[in-house]
Amino acid sequence: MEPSYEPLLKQFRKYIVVDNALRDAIQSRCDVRLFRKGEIIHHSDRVCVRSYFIITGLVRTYYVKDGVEISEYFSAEKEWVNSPKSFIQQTLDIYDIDALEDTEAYSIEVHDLVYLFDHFPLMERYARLSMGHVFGHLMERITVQRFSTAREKYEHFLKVYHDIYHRIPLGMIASYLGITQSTLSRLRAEK
Amino acid sequence: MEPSYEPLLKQFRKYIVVDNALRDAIQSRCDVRLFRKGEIIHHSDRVCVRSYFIITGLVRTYYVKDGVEISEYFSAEKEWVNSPKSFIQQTLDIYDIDALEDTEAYSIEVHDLVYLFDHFPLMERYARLSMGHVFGHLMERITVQRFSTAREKYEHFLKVYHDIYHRIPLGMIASYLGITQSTLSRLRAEK
DNA sequence: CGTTAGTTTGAGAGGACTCAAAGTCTGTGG
DNA sequence: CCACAGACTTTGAGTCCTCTCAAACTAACG
Repeated sequence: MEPSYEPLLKQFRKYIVVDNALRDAIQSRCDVRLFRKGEIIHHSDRVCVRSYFIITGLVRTYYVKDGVEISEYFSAEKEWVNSPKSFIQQTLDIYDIDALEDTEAYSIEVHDLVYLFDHFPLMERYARLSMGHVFGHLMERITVQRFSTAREKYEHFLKVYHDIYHRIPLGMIASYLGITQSTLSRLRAEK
Repeated sequence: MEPSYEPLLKQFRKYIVVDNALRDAIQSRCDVRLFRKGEIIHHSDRVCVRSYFIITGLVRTYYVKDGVEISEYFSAEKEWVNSPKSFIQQTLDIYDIDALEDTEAYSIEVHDLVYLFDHFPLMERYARLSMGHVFGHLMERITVQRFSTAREKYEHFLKVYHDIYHRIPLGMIASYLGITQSTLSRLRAEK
């Protein structure tokens, strides 16, 4: 049976008008994939050739430093995931991506995306505008990292990941925030 | 006399092919502006309607928090400057921009840029690709802020701003890094 | 050459770290 | 359905980096 592409089209419609031709082009180039909790979605030893748009589930982008996993960020429903630099520049990068929960996602290959960019200028616009959005988040995160105490960083995390923070293990949150597990645990304990 | 638009066109050509029509469109919509050292280029009480591409000079984007100026980043030759969120979303944002040196820059209005986006799909591509580039820098900065000591942050700054660090006052570097002036001064003193 | 902006230096306080060990949860196999 | 291994979280004690508050010093500009 045909999967519904509504969640994905809705995402595009946040920024651009999707006509029938574009809709068909998108639908014919995406498919749906399932990942089990704990499954690796992308491994850093490969160039990232797929981008995923999450329908349901929770995913984590991380890298390994001195044998320790460092969480870079988390992605849930209605968000794109890939290894950004690897996907955009088609080079290797340090990031791995795994599923923190069973996850269902649309999947599109980079060469299909390029096709869409080449034939539908609006897709360039979509990419530009949605990137602008992410931009704001990154700048805000930089500010928080620069000037906040561990507690404030944690509180900011709770706000940004309001809908999903309770689904993420403490240790991963700690490395995301750049503080130790001990500190985060103590933070939660007091008050 | 006609100013030369070569530095600007060269920037576009890093990512896209600029044909004559596009070149003419760009040239007819840009003009050159001069700012004196200390001059305010953009003030946060206005929506940012211009983007500048620096030919020569040095500029700083900052905001005021509790009466203190916090440097967000610095921009020099061959870089775009604007108040990003304000410019993209045409809303107010917290950032001011001033000139740390006499600065010469091309200037383009947002509505002219929109015209270019509407009539030259390649311009969308340029914007998308060059934003992707900035992306990498932001992610790297987040990592440095999360896991580095004051010294490492400073050393990273020296690398990123290799060509211009010596033109920026210590206090501004400190707030850019999220450390105190005292700490940065001591850092420089020892070794 | 005075005034202001910018930088250096000192002493003391505190937040977050490290290293370590104990305690709790989760899920898989018997 | 229970038991146990491995993963995850909590807690303790001691240390150190960076901050705060303050004052002295230096450089830049009109």
